[in-house]
Amino acid sequence: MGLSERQQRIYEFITKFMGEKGRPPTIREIGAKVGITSTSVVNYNLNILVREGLIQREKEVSRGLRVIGANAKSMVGGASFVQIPLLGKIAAGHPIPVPDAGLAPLDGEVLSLTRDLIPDQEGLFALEVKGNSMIDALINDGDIVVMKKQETAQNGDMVAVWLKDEKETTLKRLYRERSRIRLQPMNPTMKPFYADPRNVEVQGKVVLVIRQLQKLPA
Amino acid sequence: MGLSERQQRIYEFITKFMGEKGRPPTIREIGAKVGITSTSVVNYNLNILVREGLIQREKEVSRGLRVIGANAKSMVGGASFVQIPLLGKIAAGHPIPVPDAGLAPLDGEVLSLTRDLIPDQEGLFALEVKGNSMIDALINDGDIVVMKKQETAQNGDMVAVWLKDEKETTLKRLYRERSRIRLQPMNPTMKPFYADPRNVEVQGKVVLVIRQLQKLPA
DNA sequence: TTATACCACGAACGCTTGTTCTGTGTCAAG
DNA sequence: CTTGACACAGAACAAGCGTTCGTGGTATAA
Repeated sequence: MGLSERQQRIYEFITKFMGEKGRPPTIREIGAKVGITSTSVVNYNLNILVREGLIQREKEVSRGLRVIGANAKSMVGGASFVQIPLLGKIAAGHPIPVPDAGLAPLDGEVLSLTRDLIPDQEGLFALEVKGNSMIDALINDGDIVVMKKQETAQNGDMVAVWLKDEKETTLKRLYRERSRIRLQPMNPTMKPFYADPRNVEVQGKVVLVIRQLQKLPA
Repeated sequence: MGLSERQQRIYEFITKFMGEKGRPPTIREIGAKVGITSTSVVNYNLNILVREGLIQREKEVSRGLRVIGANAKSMVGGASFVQIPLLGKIAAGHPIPVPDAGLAPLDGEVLSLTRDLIPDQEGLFALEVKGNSMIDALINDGDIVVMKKQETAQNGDMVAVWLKDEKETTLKRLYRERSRIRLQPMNPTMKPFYADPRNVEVQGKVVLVIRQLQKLPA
């Protein structure tokens, strides 16, 4: 990568500014930080970063920069995020809350996650785990599970199923066998559970699990 | 909350726009979307949202909006994010890679996470888990662990320790007892491991665990 | 010595974007 | 009927911001 030191500093400033301020910097803000007094020089260097595939620009739009850095974990662009409603809790003894149509961000808590973690898609919602019943899914009390609303599952999907007879929610990988359903714990040292298909109600598919071990400021 | 329908639509548009474009909308972009032809009316409604504590504004700054919505999981503001270097892998048979001073985002892969998940702080880095050896920490092969670089631990901290005699990395809660160290698995059904303090090298503290069950676009 | 590429810079301009001013309409309360 | 609050609207202006132009310096290769 043939970047000058100045270009590297510009790139680092952009990503840091974005993270702190929630908006991209202007050409003049970049210049002020890296000691370039001419907007033309900043413009020239930004065009180099575009050529190198590190940023994108939109013409004649204020703050029309966007980081797409080749070293980002994905190419989706870390500055974007999705908002996922946090609907409540998931616990063994209850069916999970599933979202109604057309939830707006004002109707309750929302979790913002970068698109590095999860792309935007329909039907996402989040639940907080209550109790130790998901341990066999390697999921702990207090973890957050992000799910996609769907009532069918492909073999191998990690799903939340409601077992009607047992009156219990469980998170396991689901496989259809000849006349029964195998619910396979994520923990490879544990044995599967077999259920009659009529007893199994798929409520959503798990797409992301998050465990925070640090208390956030209230 | 006394918002009109129009104000709610403005607020939803701002958060959605931010998530998609990676920058806040302008007053004219908001007006175009919610059908307000006058910048003065958009301005008036934005001031209501400020009064209600849903957004912040900076004067005479382009795109100087910021969502701080009372329904966000935290008040930090979901539009901001931190960038954490993804240094490599963590596996049982090797000490973990720890960051050198002053890593720049250009020097390798970076994970962007919203500050809803983790506040910005010094010494953060991420590792990808290799193998099933962290199962007792309820951590699976392929999970991402975000750690904070520190060589000391308080009782109860979830830490990565290198056991010198065993030549093994493990993730457990650490407690100092009279003459030994107790390493307690996160899985409450498992027994602790006791170690001589001289055998234990704390390499970092786990602050966040992420499990992606969905493949991201390459 | 000349040509080319890269890097740098100030200035000016055009457009984008936010703020302010003046005016109008509706509704509820007194 | 009057007053005040709220919501709306167009226009103008001020400030912010990106683009372009003309110019200059350095290094390298021919």
